[in-house]
Amino acid sequence: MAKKLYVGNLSYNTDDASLEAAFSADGRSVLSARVITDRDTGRSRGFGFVEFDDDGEAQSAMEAMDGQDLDGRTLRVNEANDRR
DNA sequence: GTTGAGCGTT
Repeated sequence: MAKKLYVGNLSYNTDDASLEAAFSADGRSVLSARVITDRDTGRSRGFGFVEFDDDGEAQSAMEAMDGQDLDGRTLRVNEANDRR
C-alpha cells in the first residue's frame, strides 16, 4: 500500500531531485517526490510531497527524516492531506 | 517562508 508524505519547511534550494535523494536514503523506495513551486512566480513554496511504495517505508522515512536538517532547514514530515 | 492542478462544468 503506497503512502504519501507532506514535507514542510523545505529550503528554497531543495528541488525534486534532492528531495527524492534525501528520502530514498537508507534503502527506501521513493515512488515520486515533488517540491511544490508557485505556479505564477516559479518560486518554491517551501514544501513538497514524497510518495512511498509501502506505508511501512513511509512511516520509517517520516520518523527518520522529521526534524532532520536539509539544506539548512529543519524538515517537517507528516502524512499528506488530500489535495484541495 | 507549512498540505500539490487543470480541465471544463460536478
